[in-house]
Amino acid sequence: MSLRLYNTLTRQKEEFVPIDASNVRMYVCGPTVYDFAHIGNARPVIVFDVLYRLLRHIYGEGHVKYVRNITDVDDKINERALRDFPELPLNDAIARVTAKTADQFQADVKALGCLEPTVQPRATDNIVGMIEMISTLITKGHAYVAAGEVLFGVDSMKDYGQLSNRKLKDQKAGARVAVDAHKKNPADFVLWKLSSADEPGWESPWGRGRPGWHIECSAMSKRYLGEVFDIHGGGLDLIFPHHENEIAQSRCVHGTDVMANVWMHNGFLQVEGQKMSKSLGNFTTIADVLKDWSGEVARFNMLRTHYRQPIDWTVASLEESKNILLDWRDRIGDVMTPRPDAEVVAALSDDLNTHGAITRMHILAKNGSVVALLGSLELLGIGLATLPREQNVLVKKQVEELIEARNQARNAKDWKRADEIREEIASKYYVYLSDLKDPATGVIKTTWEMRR
RNA sequence: GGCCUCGUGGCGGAGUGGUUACGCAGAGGAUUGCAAAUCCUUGCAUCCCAGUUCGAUUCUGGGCGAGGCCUCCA
Repeated sequence: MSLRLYNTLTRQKEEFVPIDASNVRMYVCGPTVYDFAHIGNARPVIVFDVLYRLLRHIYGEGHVKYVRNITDVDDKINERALRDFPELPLNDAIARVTAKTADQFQADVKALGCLEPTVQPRATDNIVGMIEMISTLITKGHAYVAAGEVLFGVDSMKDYGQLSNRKLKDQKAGARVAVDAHKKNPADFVLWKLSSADEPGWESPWGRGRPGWHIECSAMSKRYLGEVFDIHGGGLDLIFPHHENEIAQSRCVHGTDVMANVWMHNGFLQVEGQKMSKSLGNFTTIADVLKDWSGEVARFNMLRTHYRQPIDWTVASLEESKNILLDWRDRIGDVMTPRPDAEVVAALSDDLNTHGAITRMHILAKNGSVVALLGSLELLGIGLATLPREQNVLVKKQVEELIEARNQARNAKDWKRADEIREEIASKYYVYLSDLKDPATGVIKTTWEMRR
């Protein structure tokens, strides 16, 4: 069976052929840790986690290397540090911001059912590698020093723009590129910039400074995955300029034709039909979502839409996702040896068609193929463990006492009293009841479940 | 201005050159003290115009429309 992936570089689905099937290598751009991750940030994390799981399924668990970086040097981090911890020295304040944000991120994505990547390098641990790369770029004539910055000269690369299919002269037509007198070409971008005494900085041949955004990923992917690797992923918005510039840096340093063979980009997310923004007040963090919904529901909800499509994140769809999972859980019961369904694997192998996989899983559920259904859920990284099931002992005892009281009232045909108790249970414990008649004996049994 | 996606039922959302999945919601029924849940049945769609074809929702071209990127951004 073959794996086919849509490659942004060629704008088409292609058969995936790893460079080394015993060491499949993937790099995904991770968070810049200046603020809590929002639900849009969760999308690539979940999508590429599914791909990671699929690759492990196909090539073997020990034969896939997944690197997701943490960007912990950035001017936005500095701003946030000054705002939140004005009393601390800047470096300490920065450490606070990045530690707090990175910890929250790890907790968030774990709750969303994501496996830990093989390596999660931090930019600040890789400054030396970046400086080496920048030196090489200068030596090879791809970069120059001007006005306290080291800049990559895009004119030094004949096919700059291959990923975004962008011609440099087209962009000038938009007249939106800031004109900086010190740049040879307005599209030239920063590799290194000098820091003032109160900004974070590292010693370098060009003075004490800090790296530009793009060079981090070039340095970290080289260190852990080599000069050319299999898959590079991230959000759609990273195609330009971030990935374009990563490609320029890495290829020019290494003298290679490509940086990664396959470039994959997930689509954006909207909230209730609107673009997510702080001004609209619909800026939803992962932690906000996890307050109201289990990680499984959130993850499943994300995977119901194909990763390249825009997704509309709504309460209605979360509700639907929850209902589907609860239904499946009830059908599954206890299965000891789950195995993924072959058609589900086939759907995922077609450019990560998670929606097709879920469609197939509906059929499995209907047919009672619980072994395949549970196995498929596991392949998608969706456990059913934290969905509401048994409640704590005290609540359980109280609810069951009330149910007993209600059933006594019902036996006495005191419907008013019975309905009052049902109301009480619903409002107090947030529980709904089902009266089910046993078809064999005709005895009515009352079951209950938490509502969420 | 340039680049890139996408237009399928009330909603979400697949696939296919030849009766248009699936889910939710809706309708009807079974069941129920009434509900809920469950089960069964069921109605509803391929943006427009050309072209290719015996036949297009699917392929090609044009149009109209929506969204994204071109500046930090998943």
